[in-house]
Amino acid sequence: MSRRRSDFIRDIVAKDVAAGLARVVTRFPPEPNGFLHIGHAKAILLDHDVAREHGGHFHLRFDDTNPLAEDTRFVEAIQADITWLGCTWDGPVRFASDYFAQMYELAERLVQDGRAYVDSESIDEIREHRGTVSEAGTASRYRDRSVDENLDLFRRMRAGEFADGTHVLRAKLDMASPNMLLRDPLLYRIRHATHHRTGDAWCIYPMYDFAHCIEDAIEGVTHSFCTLEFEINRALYDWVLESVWPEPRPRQFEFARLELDYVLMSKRYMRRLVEEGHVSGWDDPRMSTLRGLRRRGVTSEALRALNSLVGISKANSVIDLGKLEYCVREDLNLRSPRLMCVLHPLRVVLTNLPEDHDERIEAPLWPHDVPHEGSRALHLTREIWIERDDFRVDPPKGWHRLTPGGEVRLRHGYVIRCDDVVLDGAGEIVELRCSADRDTLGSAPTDRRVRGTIHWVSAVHGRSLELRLYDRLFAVARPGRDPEVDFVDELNPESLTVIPAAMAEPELADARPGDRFQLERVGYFIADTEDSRPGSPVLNRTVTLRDSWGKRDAPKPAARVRRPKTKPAPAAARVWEAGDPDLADRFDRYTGVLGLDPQDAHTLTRSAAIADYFDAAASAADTSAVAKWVVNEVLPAVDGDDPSTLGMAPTVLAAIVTMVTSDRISATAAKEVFAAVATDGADPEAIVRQRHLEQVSDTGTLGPAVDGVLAAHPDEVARYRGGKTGLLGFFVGRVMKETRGTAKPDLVRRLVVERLGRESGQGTGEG
RNA sequence: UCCCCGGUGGUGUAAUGGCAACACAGUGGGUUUUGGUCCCUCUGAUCCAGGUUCGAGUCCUGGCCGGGGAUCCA
Repeated sequence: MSRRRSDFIRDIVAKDVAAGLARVVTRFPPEPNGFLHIGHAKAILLDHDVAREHGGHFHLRFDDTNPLAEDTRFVEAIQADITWLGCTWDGPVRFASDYFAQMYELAERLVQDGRAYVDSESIDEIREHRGTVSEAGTASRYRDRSVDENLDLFRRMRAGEFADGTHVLRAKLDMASPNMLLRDPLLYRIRHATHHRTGDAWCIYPMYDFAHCIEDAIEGVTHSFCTLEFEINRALYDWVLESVWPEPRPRQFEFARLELDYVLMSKRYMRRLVEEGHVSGWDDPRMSTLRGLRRRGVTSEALRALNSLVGISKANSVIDLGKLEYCVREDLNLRSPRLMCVLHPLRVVLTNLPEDHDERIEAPLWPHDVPHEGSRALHLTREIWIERDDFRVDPPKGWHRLTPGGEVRLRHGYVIRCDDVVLDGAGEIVELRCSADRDTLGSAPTDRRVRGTIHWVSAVHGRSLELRLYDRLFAVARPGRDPEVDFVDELNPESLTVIPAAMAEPELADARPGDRFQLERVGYFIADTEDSRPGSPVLNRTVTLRDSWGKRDAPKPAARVRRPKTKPAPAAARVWEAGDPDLADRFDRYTGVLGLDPQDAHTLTRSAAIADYFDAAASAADTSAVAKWVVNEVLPAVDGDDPSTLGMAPTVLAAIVTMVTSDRISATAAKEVFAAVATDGADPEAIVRQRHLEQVSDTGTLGPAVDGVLAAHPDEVARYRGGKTGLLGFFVGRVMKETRGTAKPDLVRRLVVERLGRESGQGTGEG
């Protein structure tokens, strides 16, 4: 298995485990309404592997809360695909529908707590009242129903007294929330539909945001991973659980979904491809479904390798298809025996061999660098097939293959020379008449260099079979992006080329469905599992070989375009304004009387609480220093623009700032003091004394410290002397660490430079 | 227009205030009876502007760009 580097998800889990989390539990929660695709593989592998890495549990749970969309046939298919990926789930296959009763109980509790109500507005009214992204919504006229009325209505909803669409259960949150999901989201809707598992037991079904977090909680899931588009759902996830579930509760984390160029991943698009017959089905080898990929010959190991290659992050990104191909080739190289097959046969007559020549050549199935044993017999006859593309009358520069009068090596056979080219009446080449050099079997001619080696098949023993050459399904890198263009028009017309009668070694005709091969110089193939018949397999091309000859004319993607630096923002023209007149006055005073940087003044007048805090601290210390401290240190540590949440009086901050401005402690040490005061509420003066944070600025003390660091890092010193002056920061950093921030940094820097005898470009104050 | 999340070579991911790293792609070379594999070389990046700091990709402020957000879907 590929070694796995860490990522932000794994860092979080590791931290939780280190903090005492007993067992990691993850889950993969597909809705059974379609087939899994390569994007799902990323999620499955993440969920599964993270659990395994910590000896935890991984659950497979079908999120079947919408009876209209779901179907049992997908339940089977999804399990098979996950198993194929090499993942196993702990415990039974689970279903959200198994928890319907429990969810209903919790919903009633929400009603009883006054946190949910039955809304009887129409769909259109509800939509209307939700507002827009920039305007608040308005309350439903049913929002203030009594608990009793809500409970009664909700129970009758469940009992089946109402028709679809007449009532819904909604959370009572905030119709003005900027997060539209929080504008009284729907929790339950009425659906008189038969569910694939619960049948007609229910006629109300929970919505995703209510159901999903409860499913996780019921199962004891600790980390609930999902893709970025659910980021805004997290607020609701947390709200529901905080309302109905005791701690510990599962937490949701989001990561960027897998996207590949030239690939379309959404169910909607894929469904159309299938339904309109652009592909042969959900398992068409060009589809990005797991079944399609598998039929194409892609291994689950390659998919694993790809996922470990691209990692997990929150930046939405598009992986180039080349990375998938790389992973596929890397894996297939080690598991594919080599055979020969001619796609476009051209007859070659070896004129110096007798009519009945049939020479048996034992040829290895594996190249020298793949650690497998095995061979098969090749039959060299007077007439053979070679690839039409391997002969050129007018070869381009650098051509290694056959030409009139030229020589080439037959793979595992002789060097042959082309003596004659036979044309038909239309001027088409129909045959090559060549002579074999009988001294070149297993050895290279000494008097000349033969560069090329080509594949071939005996015209007597060769067997004809069908090859399907697959290429990317789409012709454009980002299909489906342009709303003006139908993605069907972006399909690659050459995504499938059928070779009905390629000429292959006899061994290939015996291939069984699922067998893999490398057809030398052509690509990796797999015998199709659907259309192969005994004795006449159909071979799917999984991927071509890397081809440094064929791509020589291909457009080079790396043409460097220096991105023009974006124009500097017109900083001076900026107008800082505060809506509140009092804050506007303060802004004027800060920039005017106090002479503060307008940027800082703007930050300080973000709220009255901040400004008050600043005013109080500034009256007891250097004004502009306090301003910087409030902006850069206090605010980031504070909740909701209110410094009182910090628990540090303004006068205390002023005391710390004064220690710095009076050179008593360094800025580095001051940050430590600040942090200590913020967490413990301790007295700054006491901390400085206890921890001996007074600034050290005499050479007598610092000199030995610097020497010690240099002595401890001889390699770095050597590299520094060798010109790696960027290491200056490294040395200074070490000294600062060792003196726990008490050293006077500019003095340390000067001492290091003195000792090492070279001035650093970065260290002299311009860096 | 409002809210949330992102922004490091062509691509993807690292660097947890102190040496901008790894892989893919690209380049040049070596080995080679697959123009495969393998080995070596080189090219190439912190969105912009200010600020904090001895030191910023990393922290702060603002901007720019990208993604997501109004289904009785998940």
